[in-house]
Amino acid sequence: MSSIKEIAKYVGISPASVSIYLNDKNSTRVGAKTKSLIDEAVLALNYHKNVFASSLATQESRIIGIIIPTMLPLFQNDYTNTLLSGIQTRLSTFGYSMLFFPSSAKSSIEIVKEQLEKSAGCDGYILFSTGFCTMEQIRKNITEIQKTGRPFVTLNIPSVPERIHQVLIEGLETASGIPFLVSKGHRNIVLLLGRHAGVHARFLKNDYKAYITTAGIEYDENSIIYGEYDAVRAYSAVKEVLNSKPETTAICCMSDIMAAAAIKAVQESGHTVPDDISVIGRNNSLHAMLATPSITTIDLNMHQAGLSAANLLLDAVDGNTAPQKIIISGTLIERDSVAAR
Amino acid sequence: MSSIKEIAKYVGISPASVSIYLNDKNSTRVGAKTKSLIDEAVLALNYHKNVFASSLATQESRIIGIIIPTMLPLFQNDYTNTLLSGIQTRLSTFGYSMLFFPSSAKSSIEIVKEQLEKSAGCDGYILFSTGFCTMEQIRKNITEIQKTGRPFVTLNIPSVPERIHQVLIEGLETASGIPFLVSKGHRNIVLLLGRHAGVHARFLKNDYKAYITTAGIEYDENSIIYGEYDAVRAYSAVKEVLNSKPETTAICCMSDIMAAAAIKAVQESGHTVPDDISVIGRNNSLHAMLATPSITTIDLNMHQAGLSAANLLLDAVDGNTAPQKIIISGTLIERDSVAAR
DNA sequence: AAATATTGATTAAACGGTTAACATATTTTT
DNA sequence: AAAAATATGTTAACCGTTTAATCAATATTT
Repeated sequence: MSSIKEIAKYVGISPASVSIYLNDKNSTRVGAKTKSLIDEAVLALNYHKNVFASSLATQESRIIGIIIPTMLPLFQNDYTNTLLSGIQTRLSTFGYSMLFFPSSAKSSIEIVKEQLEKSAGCDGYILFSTGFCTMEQIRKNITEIQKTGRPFVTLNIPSVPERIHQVLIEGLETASGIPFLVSKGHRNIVLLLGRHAGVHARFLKNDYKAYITTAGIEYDENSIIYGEYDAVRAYSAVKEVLNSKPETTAICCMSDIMAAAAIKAVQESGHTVPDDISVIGRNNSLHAMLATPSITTIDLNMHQAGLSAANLLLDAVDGNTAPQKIIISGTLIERDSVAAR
Repeated sequence: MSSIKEIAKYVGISPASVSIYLNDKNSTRVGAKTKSLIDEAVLALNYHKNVFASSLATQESRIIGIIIPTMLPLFQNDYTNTLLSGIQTRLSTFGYSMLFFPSSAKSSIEIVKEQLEKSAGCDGYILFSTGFCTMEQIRKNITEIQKTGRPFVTLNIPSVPERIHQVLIEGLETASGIPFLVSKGHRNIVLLLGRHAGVHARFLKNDYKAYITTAGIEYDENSIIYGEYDAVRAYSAVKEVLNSKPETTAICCMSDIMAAAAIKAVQESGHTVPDDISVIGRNNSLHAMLATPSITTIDLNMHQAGLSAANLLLDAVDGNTAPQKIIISGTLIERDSVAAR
């Protein structure tokens, strides 16, 4: 791999001139003849700029670090992928690269620390939440990332106290399928959550309770079941609850995948969706569209959230320091998996 | 952000000692007392190593560049995500980061060029194929990447002539659902392809033709339809073919998403799957498992392919230069969407 | 013809971290 | 007690690129 020095030697000029030309092809500080000689040399010597050296010199890398404090494999989760897709779309149009870090750690804070260890030099960060963390862990993560002194945006981390750039997906803390099902006349509604622990789970449980009780329905702890955002586990959880609570008329699922699994479970228990049991999903993923019957779901607008996060960060990188909080709200997509009672 | 120099000044020693200790906590070249002083300073000054400076000095970045020559948004495609997940899993356990580059270009070669422009300094690359490219474009891409002089692995790029590291997903060039359907007694089989153009499409069409004719079935060009790997388009393509070729008894789909869409189309045309029409998918994604009926599909083992690609590259980065070709083969997953005739 | 601009280059010092080579003090060995 | 080994540091060059500060030659203005 050739360097600027070699180009300079090849052409017979100083490295400075090469750098100047390469960074601004219209520069008046390099003569026309020299310019074409440099072009020639670049081709002849296969020159590619070393971004790291360049970043070091300019103190700007045009690289954004993506911090996802999870030990699960990446790119396997519908939510995360949609978010990432939005982020990438926006970053890409502004010429920014995305860097994903490795981590061998087992706890959320450790992961963030490890990832930041390898990251100083990025122009900014996007910090993902993961359903696993406790509020305290999240707060520690944020302090950790603040220490870098670089701009960052938290994505989908509820009730961050500090005044920082953040994008919130309103629907994530909200079991908004519940009031919809209530409005359709349902009174025996099972809530199919993802994780047991973590901030999101707590929010959702509270939310469910509030909705249920204001509707004058008795709250039953056993109406909350868990599917770990996994099709197989959701399937068996639903099968179980169908036995233990046969009065159930609706299932409110925290992901479309779990909703699709729920439908399978309902059907294979000899009932039909939506006539016997209604099912509502979340995320408006392809799964919701393709299921039979197609699934009524809540579009969290995660792609938009990703775009907004990238926008916010890019602003912050440009020096706009006033902390902003962007709230993305969900929209109900009515399809065929919910019937009125 | 503090530097090694500041740490050194804080402790009252030379930057070299700090660097030596930070890179090897057990180094005998730094005294125990000094070690703890450095630790203290690191915390006090919020030191984070600048990877770029470090990469520059060591000529090793522990960053792998991921080159995906597509203008579509990333992280939206089942295949690509599974592959990426495999790659990330392996790279992460060996402490490597993944870098995704932006691109504004419109052609595959331009994209690769642009991305490499921003990438020199990576320890290696993984070059994805995308169904869009022609063989010539692919070859140009490879020359382009070879010019960097860094190790690289091509992923899922069929018949690469050069002797380079490569991982091939056998099933991708093969319409292996066809012989299976034939063996089940089907003779009027529609092939639902993704893209019209590109290498893969050509391979698949040939493959289909070969299977069909050796089975003694007359080849009909109209039996090949296109769904662009998109649920909506696949749905309408299937609806159409059900009209134009009512004798159809089976549909061989090149993705599970298209298979799920096909099932919808079949059902909404008043037929049942698999009794009237059999459907086979590809990729063994969640869609195949969750559809009703669940979809018989071909698992391409893409995750394994990702792992292998990462392995290969890591070997190459370590100086193992003998080019290897790894072939990942598919496995049939029988479920409920195919019936015998 | 002197003063002023313009053009096309160069020099040298960063950026932050690494590392081979060298230096000094302290222990251990003989 | 001298020689050898060990422990603990330091110096200084280098990685590849950028950029403020200069400089020299040529062109333009007055």
